Amino acid sequence: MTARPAVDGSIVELCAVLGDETRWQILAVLGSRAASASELARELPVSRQAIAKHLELLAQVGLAERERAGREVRYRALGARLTELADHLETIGRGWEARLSRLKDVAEQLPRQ
Amino acid sequence: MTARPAVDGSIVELCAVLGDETRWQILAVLGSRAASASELARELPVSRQAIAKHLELLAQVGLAERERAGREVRYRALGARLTELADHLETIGRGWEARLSRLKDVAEQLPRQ
DNA sequence: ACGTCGTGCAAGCACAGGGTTGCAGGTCAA
DNA sequence: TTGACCTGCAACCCTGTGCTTGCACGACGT
Repeated sequence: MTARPAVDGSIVELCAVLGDETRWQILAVLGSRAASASELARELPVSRQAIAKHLELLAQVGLAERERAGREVRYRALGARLTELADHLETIGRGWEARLSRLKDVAEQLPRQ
Repeated sequence: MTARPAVDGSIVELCAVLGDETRWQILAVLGSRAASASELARELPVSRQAIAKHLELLAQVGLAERERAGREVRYRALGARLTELADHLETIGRGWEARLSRLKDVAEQLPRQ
């Protein structure tokens, strides 16, 4: 709270989580079907433990959902947080562009003199 | 190219760049006005060189625009890449949700028996 | 009861990257 | 010309983290 939150911290956190290739590979699978860590470890070139950590992270930020199924733990991708993030980014991006076009308008008036 | 691009690599790259608090602080400023590295260094709690690296990164991925003004170099935030990214994320997120609701539909039919 | 399979915890390694300091070169105004 | 200011390059530190291996525990099927 000492630094004014220029941007909602969760946006930064979400982007950071999404800034990893391996996690996208995992999400790509979880987007089409639920899978466990062991399962994913068989089709991806990383160890099960590495994947388990990624899954925990994804679940923490709400990009994936954990679900016990007997002795195994399956995960599935959740789109809500992603579309939510998309909304925020779109708003911010449009804000920047709006300022830009306003600047252009001003610039076109100055050379009048 | 050895790994099939489950997701456009530039998305991962963009998210990674957006996954840093300091860069968002910089973008927050550049979104409202153009500024140089030295200028930003005065209002942010990091050195000019650190900021310069961030600015170079931001320009590389198209989130900021470099512009010489005499002896100084100003940067301004660009919204295009951000809204572009937002579109992709939204599409992906909706895809996941669509699969989810399809699963639910199926699940509601099974208990019929 | 047994072997198999999936999970969880822990220690540890190695690299990327965010940050710093220091110095040299250029540009502007007085 | 001189001094102030901005930029660029380079070396360096250090924390975070992505990944690994190893082991113990628990659940399942035969």
